[in-house]
Amino acid sequence: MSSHLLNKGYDPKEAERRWYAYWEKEGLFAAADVSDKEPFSIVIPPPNVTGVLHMGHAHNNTLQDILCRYRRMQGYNVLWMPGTDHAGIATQNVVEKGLAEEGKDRHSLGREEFVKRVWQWREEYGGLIIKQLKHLGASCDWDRERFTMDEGLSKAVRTVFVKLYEQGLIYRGDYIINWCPRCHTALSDLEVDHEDHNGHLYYIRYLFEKGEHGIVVATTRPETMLGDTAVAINPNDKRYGDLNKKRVILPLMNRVIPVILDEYVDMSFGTGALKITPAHDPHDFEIGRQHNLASIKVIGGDGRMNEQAGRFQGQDRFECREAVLEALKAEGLLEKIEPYQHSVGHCYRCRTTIEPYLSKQWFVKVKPLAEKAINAVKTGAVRIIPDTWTKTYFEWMNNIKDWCISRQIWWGHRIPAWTCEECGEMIVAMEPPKACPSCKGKTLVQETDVLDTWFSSALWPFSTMGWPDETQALKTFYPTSVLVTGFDILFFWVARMMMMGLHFMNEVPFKDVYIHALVRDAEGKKMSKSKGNVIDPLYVIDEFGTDAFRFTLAAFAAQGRDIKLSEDRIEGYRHFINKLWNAARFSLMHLSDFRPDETGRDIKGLSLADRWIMSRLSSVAGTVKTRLDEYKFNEAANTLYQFVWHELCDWYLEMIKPVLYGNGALSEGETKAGSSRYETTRFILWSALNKTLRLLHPFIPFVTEEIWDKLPGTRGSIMNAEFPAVDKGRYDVEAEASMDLLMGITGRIRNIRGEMNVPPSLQLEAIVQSAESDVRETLDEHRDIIINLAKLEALEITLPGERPASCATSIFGNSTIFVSLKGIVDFKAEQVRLDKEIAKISKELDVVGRKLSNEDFLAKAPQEVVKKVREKRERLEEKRNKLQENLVKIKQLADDA
RNA sequence: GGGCGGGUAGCUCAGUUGGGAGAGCGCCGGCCUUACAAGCCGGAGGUCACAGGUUCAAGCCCUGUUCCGCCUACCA
Repeated sequence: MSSHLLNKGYDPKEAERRWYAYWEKEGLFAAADVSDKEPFSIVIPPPNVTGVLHMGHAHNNTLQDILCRYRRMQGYNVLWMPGTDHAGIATQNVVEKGLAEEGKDRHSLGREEFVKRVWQWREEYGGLIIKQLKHLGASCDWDRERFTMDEGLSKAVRTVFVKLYEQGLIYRGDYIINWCPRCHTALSDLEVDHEDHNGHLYYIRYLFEKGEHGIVVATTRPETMLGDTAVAINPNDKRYGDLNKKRVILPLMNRVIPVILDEYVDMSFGTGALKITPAHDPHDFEIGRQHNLASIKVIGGDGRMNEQAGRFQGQDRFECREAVLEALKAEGLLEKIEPYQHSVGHCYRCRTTIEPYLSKQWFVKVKPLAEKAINAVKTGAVRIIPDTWTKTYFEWMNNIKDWCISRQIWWGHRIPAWTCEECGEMIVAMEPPKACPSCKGKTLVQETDVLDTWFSSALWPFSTMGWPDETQALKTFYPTSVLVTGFDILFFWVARMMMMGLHFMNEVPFKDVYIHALVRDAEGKKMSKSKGNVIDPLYVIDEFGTDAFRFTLAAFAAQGRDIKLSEDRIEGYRHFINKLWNAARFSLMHLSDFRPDETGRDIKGLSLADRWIMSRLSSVAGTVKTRLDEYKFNEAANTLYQFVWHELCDWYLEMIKPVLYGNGALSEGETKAGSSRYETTRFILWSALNKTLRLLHPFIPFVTEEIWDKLPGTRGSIMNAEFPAVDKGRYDVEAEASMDLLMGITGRIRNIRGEMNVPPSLQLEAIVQSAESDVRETLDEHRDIIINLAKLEALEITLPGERPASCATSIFGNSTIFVSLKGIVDFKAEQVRLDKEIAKISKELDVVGRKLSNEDFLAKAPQEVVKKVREKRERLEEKRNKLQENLVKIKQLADDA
């Protein structure tokens, strides 16, 4: 077997390994900092360094890879910047878990040693997801791979922090933040997942300091009462009379606390009296501030009651809730308990219930930054696609709150702030200060907190390109062309990159944001380990091949609709890869000794099939380009699927078989080899396959490269080949119209065969009658095609005339088709078939008739439309009449028989 | 509470400015036709969630209803 021939089956595994290694070795993914070519750049949404490839990554990166390969083939200087994210809490959790197995914890190791361990872990396992992305075919410029904890990126982080601090956009202070008692750190508002919880509303009586009764408050969290410093009433609430200056005794603690008046209190909720715990509730904190109340923390950072909780000290907060309720009951102060549904915050990393917690943290003042980011979208400097997300974006940005950026963990960018032990001065600087600028003191203690991981990823589009240095990469590739990401990190990441990019680069970080949907399981449920419904991309790749997988993801990537994935669906697209492979295998059988450069110079006399496939290809190339430019990956993929399977394979390859096999279609006395017809056909076949491969490459890189490699006349990787542009010169309206006719007539004959159960081995005679001379001419000229594809013995083309005997009938356009069923005709079956057909037409005629008898329609609809409908009625009527005639004849024949 | 998306064939979904309801899979029937049975040929199957409205004309535009999903929110 020649090296040009393909094996019977395609072996994805072997080919994928081989070609990926080749691409890497040849440096085909490399971007040029300096180039004449137009730049196209994407920064990868950096996966967590702890991550393993899941469906979300696979989908996200497939789309990016399609864009990158597409642009590369269009001649752009493409940079796809890869890297990973240090994922502070997640990574720390992973390493801590490892330590726990050794019976150690990070505190026994100490900070420095612990961080060292994390780096070790990263060296060992951190590259995993990068390897997995390579299995996916990702064409990232791996030489530029970045990590958010790299020296360069760390410098960018420090620079940004210092500048924002100096600009007054970073501040430090005591506020209520979201605290995860398990991770032992503050979290931003975004990092809290709210879930509805079936809890209770507890009514507790606080007795007056003097006198009876007291006030009943309602709360969902009785344990926080231990830290209450007031009870608040709405000043307009007449029920409570004059409470001014009254005080109540806090039960269990026997602390006397004031009753205060505040309009915040909702009179209609509960009893209209609100207990105030400034240290454990954000609103209470606000009210406490306005009324100068003390804040008493009763829950510690570990989620246990502290020394302020009196006899409850040491209890877990939920344990304490029960204990408090018991104690209240014992004192007769628990008035009632009502079931109550409310939402409870959970840590997005470990699901632990969040504790609103008063502590000293660092914040970014985001309002001023957000304004610019809002504007960028308003002015169109950044396009969000699909547009429906724009509204969500504005909604969030307009209501944005300050961003808590400090985390009480060890793995991350340590905040570059130092406190002078001697005078208390705070120093924020790029490098550790030698001495206190205020008192010259030498004892400077660095802030122990690290920054939110998203703080560093917010800088990703420019930090990865070398900022704060003015690098050539930044000059060439910033702003990036497009960001491809899921909506789940629109706020976490996209919005913050916009703010930081605009603030520090004075330019948007990307021109387009393409927001893709989520990959779900076959039932539409979110894939999650706990549900056990995850499909592992690596398993899929192993089972079906990367190309089948990628094509599936692309084909289902309709904008704004989640992808429901199942193995069945991927298997379906594996069939497509197989189809392409076999079409190529067939083609190469006939092209092994073909020299396109020699033949290409003087091809002439294209056949109808040739003209048609080239016309279709040009049209397909146009559609694919348009759809990709609009990020309509599914439409691009489906266009190609349809073309390859149903045009290239079903019709074109079938039509040229006689030429390739030398079974006729040649002039009298001509032999196959060397005939111009044969060579021209081979050239067009070669050309069609060549173009098709290039159109498909961005979607299915491996199999296209493998076939490309075997295709004569190709040099080098298909990655460097040109993406086919629309070739207007190839548009051939006439050829397409002729083919529509031929395909239609063939279809009608096949339909008769199928309906009448005529086996393919039985060749039939057919007659087509048409009153139109150009139709007859076309059919006459290309009768071979119909004979071949409808498996006929002979085809006669005539003017309308006598109806031949013993025939089944069908209509296409103005043509009547008679298929001779001499000896096998089943009159009954034919009657049924015709009845069915006529019924269908009658139904359509009803609709059309109603329209045309409507005077308003005739008067008000555009003339064009009216004309169209009239023509349609004529066509349908003609068709029905003809079929009816035939039905009558068939009935006669049936009666005679 | 607010916002968004969706309801089209048995399943998963397309349907661009309103003007002839589509695909893939599945199903039924016929074929081992020399690229492919992971295939070829043919076929059946839909009151476009429901109710109104605008229009000569609505899957598409408007209003309401309903069901599903998601995001978001401080009523203790």
